[in-house]
Amino acid sequence: MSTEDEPGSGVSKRLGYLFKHAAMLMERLNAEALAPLGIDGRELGVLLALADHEPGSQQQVAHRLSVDRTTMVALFDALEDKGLVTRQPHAEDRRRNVVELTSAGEDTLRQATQASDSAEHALLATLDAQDAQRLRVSLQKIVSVARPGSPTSRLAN
Amino acid sequence: MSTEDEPGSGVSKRLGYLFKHAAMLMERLNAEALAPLGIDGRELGVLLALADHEPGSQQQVAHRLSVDRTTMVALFDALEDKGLVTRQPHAEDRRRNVVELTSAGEDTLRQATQASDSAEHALLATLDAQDAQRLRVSLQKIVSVARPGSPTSRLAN
DNA sequence: TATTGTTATACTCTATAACTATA
DNA sequence: TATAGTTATAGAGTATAACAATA
Repeated sequence: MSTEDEPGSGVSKRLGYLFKHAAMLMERLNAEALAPLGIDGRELGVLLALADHEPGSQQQVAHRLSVDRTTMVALFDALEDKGLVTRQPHAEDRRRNVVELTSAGEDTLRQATQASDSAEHALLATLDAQDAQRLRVSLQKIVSVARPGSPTSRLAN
Repeated sequence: MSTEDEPGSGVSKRLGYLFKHAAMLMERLNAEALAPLGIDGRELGVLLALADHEPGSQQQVAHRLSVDRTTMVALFDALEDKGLVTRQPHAEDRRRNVVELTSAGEDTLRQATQASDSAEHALLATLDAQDAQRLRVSLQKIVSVARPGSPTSRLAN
């Protein structure tokens, strides 16, 4: 019942195929690792984006994640319902919401980061430490090149 | 207007983020490279899956690509409309369709493979040849580990 | 008039269930 | 009874347009 091995020039050697499937596998491992904490990989991304910067508006966070602002709303709704973030009107510009991690959010973030680290380690289990590090560096080069100024627009995190 | 650089432990260092964005970038480059040929990266994957094996049923191809058989139908519909593949009832089991590349399909496949090779080269432009090769090998290890027997199920190619 | 957050809507992609024709 | 292909339908996920409040 297993997928047959592909010969020399098969689909499974295409970068599109490889990146997509690697992303799928990582998503699944993250989901499993984070499920006990009540969040998914996408929400961990939001928590990280909040923790890495000074408190900002929803749009700032959305931009960091290359997520549409309308998509951000539901994401924050869920995190707010879980008590992991707070939304407060900005003092000087009351159109904006200042989004911050709650202490519960910070706590969840710590645990979630550890859980996700384990998931990443599991995904790279077949690589030695050096190759794993090389993979990370190469991926960062590939992804960061396209970022400056370019509206990656769809999907994200 | 560019996305700010993330500090040390940011979202942009997470494998989930990196794989997803790398897949998105590859998809976009493939789409641009293949557009003149009238197909997309997904359809190139189908053509490759057909070329790599003896003529088989739709389900066999679907399985190779980890695509649902109901999803496969529309995919083949499109390729058949473009004259790139043919569907013929199997001689011995008339429930099955034998799917094959037409000569136009083979021709398109050749051109599309070249175009996609260029797109892949562009994506890896920031890496030297050795790192590019290491990346490919590592990705294949990661993805192939999960394949045998495991129903990767959703998404695919 | 422009912008932030929000809502409503539509569109894409995929999976689930049900139907047909074969076996 | 089971299977290959098909169709219809529903469910995520996302983007587009429109609206309210504020600047």
